[in-house]
Amino acid sequence: MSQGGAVDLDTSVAYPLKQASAALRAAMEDALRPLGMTITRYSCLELLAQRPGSSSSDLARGAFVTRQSMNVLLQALEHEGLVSRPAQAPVGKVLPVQLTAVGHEHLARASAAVRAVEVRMLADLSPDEQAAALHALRAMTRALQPGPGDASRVLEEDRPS
Amino acid sequence: MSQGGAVDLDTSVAYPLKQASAALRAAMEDALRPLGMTITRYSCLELLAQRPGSSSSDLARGAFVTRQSMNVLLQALEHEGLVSRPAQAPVGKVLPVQLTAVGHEHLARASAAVRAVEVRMLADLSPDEQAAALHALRAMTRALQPGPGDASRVLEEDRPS
DNA sequence: TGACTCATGTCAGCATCCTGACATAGCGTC
DNA sequence: GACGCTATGTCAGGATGCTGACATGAGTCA
Repeated sequence: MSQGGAVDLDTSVAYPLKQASAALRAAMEDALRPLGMTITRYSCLELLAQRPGSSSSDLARGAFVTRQSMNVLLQALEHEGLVSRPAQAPVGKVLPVQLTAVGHEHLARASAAVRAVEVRMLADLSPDEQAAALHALRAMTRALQPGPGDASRVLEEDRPS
Repeated sequence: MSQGGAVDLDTSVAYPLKQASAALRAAMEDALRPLGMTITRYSCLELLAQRPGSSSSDLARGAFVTRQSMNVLLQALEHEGLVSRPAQAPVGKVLPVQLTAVGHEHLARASAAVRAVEVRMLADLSPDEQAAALHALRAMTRALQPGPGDASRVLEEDRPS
């Protein structure tokens, strides 16, 4: 709030954050393209490997897309045999998604490519600097979560996961 | 179990980076919506205030969109009287874009809203931690650039010093 | 001078993702 | 058991951004 005209990009953190994110996105796209994979597809597979049996909505939240978009993606992945879903929901309407063997293979290749990108990204940072970056990113994400500032929607204080 | 070489989301920096970027994007959209403005529009105006007379392609690079998308946006902004472009290029094909008085007013309001978001984002970080985050983000962005010669820098921290 | 390369602005078509809306199933309360 | 609330899956429509391609003008070099 030094002046009313412009954000000082020298001291701003938001712009470098977007810069880094854009650079990471571009590098990941370049790394995944030869494998015939996109970032959203990879993210979905990676999340599925970490949490097998996730629902479409769970995967959507983890991949930062809407559940509609994730559902379209899952249909494609299912058609290609990378994931599998039961024809009927075992309980409620939730369709648990599973990674197939083929899906695991594709994920392994993609994951290696993505790891290489991350290694390159962190090449010039010491372990301490990486830890500091991790800490700062988590703090920023936490501070931006809607909740402890507006009473518009709450109901998340007493939610023991 | 079936996760031998998967990227660990807990120790990864890429995922928190995307998380923070997504949270920032959502917070900025929420802050700009009441002003009838989007992130891309704000970015364009902000860049224009920093570098008056930029070309459409320059603005596109700074806002992380293609020059086609930026041109569509500039046509809308010009139609609404926020920016102005000469009918003919003074030199070559480059049409230098200028911020109008109305554009400056809109930018001032949007900039204040965005600054509030950034303040909230950095609320839990000490100045040292903020500086460390800035350093890490710049190093990551630099390391991910395709060419190590950094030939094309777009509105970066290129202060003379 | 002439050819080559690069960047810019622009047009057309396509891909991706989102917003809005609806029906349904679990959960808790009364 | 009935009601309200939340979350999920799904369908339709629209907004936004991108890829591909073209012509033009500037700069470079033989």
